[in-house]
Amino acid sequence: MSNELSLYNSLNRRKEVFEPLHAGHVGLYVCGPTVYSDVHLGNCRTFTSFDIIYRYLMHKGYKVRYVRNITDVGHLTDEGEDKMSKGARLAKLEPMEVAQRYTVGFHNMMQAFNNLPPNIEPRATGHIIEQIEMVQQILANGLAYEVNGSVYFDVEAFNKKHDNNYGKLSGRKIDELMAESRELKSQSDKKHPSDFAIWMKATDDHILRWNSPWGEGFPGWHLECSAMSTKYLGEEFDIHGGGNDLKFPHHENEIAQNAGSCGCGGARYWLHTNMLLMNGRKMSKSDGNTITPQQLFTGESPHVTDSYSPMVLRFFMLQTHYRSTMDLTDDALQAAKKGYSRLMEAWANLQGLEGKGGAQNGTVGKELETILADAYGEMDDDFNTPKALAKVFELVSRINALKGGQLSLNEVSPATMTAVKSSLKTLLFDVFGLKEESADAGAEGETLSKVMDLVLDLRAQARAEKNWGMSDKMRDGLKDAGIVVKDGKDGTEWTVG
RNA sequence: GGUUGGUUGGCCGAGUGGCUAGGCUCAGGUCUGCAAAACCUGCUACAGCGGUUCGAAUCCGCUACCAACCUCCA
Repeated sequence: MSNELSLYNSLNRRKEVFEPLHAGHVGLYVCGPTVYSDVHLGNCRTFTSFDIIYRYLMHKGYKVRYVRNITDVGHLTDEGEDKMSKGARLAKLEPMEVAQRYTVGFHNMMQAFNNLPPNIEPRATGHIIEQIEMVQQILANGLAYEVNGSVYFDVEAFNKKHDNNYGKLSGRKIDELMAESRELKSQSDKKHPSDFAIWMKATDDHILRWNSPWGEGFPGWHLECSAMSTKYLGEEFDIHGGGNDLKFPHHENEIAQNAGSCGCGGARYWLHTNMLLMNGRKMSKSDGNTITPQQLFTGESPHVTDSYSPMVLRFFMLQTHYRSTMDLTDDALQAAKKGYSRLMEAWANLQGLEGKGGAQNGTVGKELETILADAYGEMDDDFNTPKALAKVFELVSRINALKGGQLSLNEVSPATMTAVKSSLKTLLFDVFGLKEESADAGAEGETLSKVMDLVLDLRAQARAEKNWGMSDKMRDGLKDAGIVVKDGKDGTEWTVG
């Protein structure tokens, strides 16, 4: 397999070989959450997908600057009220208290999913000056106009100047948008329905407000990403990511703002993750078709019959490509739970294996090497985690067969076995970002472990005396306690769960 | 109505022209005191119709259905 990384660029709807702007470095911007309520599972999927992309880029040897913003101002509700303000009003809190509460919650959830923190996590409210400056630039370029203290981006003027580029990301035509666009009260000042606010005049009761050359107001809800990506990654940078639902209008407007302010390209590669569905429909905060991560962790929801840990969910996400929709069902989660545990057991089994072949590999050793190389190769093909994982499971069968004696360790050289351990470790834990979730960790686990040694020792005695009644009674009792006993060739093993 | 993408076996989910995806489930087998696990084998697939081709799940066309976006959303 080639070592070239190719990725699907939404801008051209094609896979392209990735070439960074500056050799060895990657600038990655991902649209982060709006922190006005608890993070939901769809966000988790998107940010986990980009976490794996981030991890893989680093694994490829790139020095990555990963920027993911926190939106704490600017998005309006249907009623025209700022979401942060509304959240604050309902909870009788300062907007910044609302933002803080849900930012902390968001971070905790990212940690639960074992997502690495970005290198920079800028807040929209911390970059008001940059946003005002961008508005000024766009005005100076004649691509925006001020009406009653608000500033609107002039899409028609932009299209004249920039080769009808508005809509190139989402395939939309401005004429069609005009025909279908619905008029909102707050947009009545616009010259064209496609125009969008880059600065909004604050009404008297609006809490979040800043001084600007156009009076008190707040930035438009697409501007933050343009301003902050430019500030931290430059006027042109490598990769911009986000959920599919942001493609239009958010990303389309971002592109227009970048081009409209500095005349430069912004991101060169646009990556979009697909939606998480439940019951075949988009999981969405606004229409209530949703299940919280917490509910999945505990199993307390009418939608599931069991609890699913963060790593089971991460494994579940790995089984679907980031560009495909993922339908959450209890059956699929059950399958993921079992698959994840099989994978982790094989990983544990591998630790006890030593290659016993000569320096020259036998067939099995060669297969192990090929399979792993293929797995990495799949990651080079637009981060194809499902295929990479499929390869890993081919490895799982080999590992278990080597352990069970169906395949011979004489066919594997010691060097190969060492390499396989190291390489699989990197793939599972550094790239996929999985981690072992042993229920028997810590001091309690140590106690349990000692107790189990004793219990299994007693049971081994009973078995040696062919006292099957006692032996089975112990096994059944342990099973009731949630401990599964497995009699193997080389003694008895046990697992929790 | 417009834009974008999708329709694969019992469930989930890869796959872009010929070669076993993979996970889970189910059936049979090996191993085991039995069981579990593990390993081996097997099962029902490519929405429909037409076309291109020596050959199509994979390319083209039409039809049907689904989803996302077009209004805040990852």
